[in-house]
Amino acid sequence: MKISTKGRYAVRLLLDLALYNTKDPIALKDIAKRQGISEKYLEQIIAILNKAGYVRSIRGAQGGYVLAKNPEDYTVGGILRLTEGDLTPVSCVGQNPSDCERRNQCVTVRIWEKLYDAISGVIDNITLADLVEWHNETSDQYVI
Amino acid sequence: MKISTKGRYAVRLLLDLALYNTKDPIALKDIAKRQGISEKYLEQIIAILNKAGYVRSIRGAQGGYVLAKNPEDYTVGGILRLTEGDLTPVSCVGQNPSDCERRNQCVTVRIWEKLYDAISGVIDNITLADLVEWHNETSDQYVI
DNA sequence: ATAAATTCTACTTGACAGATAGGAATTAAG
DNA sequence: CTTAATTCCTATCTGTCAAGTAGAATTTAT
Repeated sequence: MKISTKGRYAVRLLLDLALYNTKDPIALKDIAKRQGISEKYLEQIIAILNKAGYVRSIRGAQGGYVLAKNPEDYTVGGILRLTEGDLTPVSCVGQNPSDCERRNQCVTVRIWEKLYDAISGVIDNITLADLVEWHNETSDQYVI
Repeated sequence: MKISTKGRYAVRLLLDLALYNTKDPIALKDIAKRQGISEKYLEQIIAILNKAGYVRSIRGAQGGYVLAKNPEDYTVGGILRLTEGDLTPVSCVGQNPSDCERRNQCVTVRIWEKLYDAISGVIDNITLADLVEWHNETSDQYVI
């Protein structure tokens, strides 16, 4: 029942882009350094974000990445679903429920449905813009 | 971000006990058969519940298990925390947060705190008695 | 005594998280 | 036009853990 580093790093990566983005692309090396995350590992994560159109890449020297959309257009839920896969607590709920022959008889499904709704309710209602705002509130003295 | 079979089976096991309990102990073999779960695997799970005082065991022939408390005294959260370990989505939140040197600077913690609150809000407010009730509502025609 | 049950401990298997590694392709700058 | 900086691609590694299997010891009702 844990969010993996992949998803968490993806959120921090995009937040870093949102905070440090001017108009020039940002090299992954710099993000890795600021966030204290292996650059090689971040490569794989940002590849996912790139393919999904979450970031735009500029290749070659002085290249890097920029956000493809406005911060308020990224939900945490979207980022996590992309990197973690679906976020249902069990595989028999959600929009692609795996079929289980006990489905009809099984009362516990209701638990997982309520749980999934609660989870979605949180992560689908926090955007990168919120994170930026939270950051600005709390950290004159800190960088992320 | 999945609940493992251990936790899910524990819930079904206790629900089975709540539904089929009269005053006589129920053999694990019967639960395993009804639930379609390996008896050997259930052994290990019920051992946890037994040690925690969730069930009472009667050894020997005609032995088995009975619930130690009333169904309304078991929360799903309690069962899951016991079998799954803590249910925080990341290790840096909850009552035993692992210390992270980025803790003060890290805005994403707020996401995970909100998420954990939402998760707890659901699972700590569903009891075995609720599951029994849901079961009785929906299944004249079905067994669990 | 026997059979039915719980209890205990060890082992197996496969999958996956969390990286690391190396080189190919692209491009700005000198 | 060469160099250095960067993204892109694919393969490999390592440890951990979920999910179960296995076998034998212990307890107890009949």
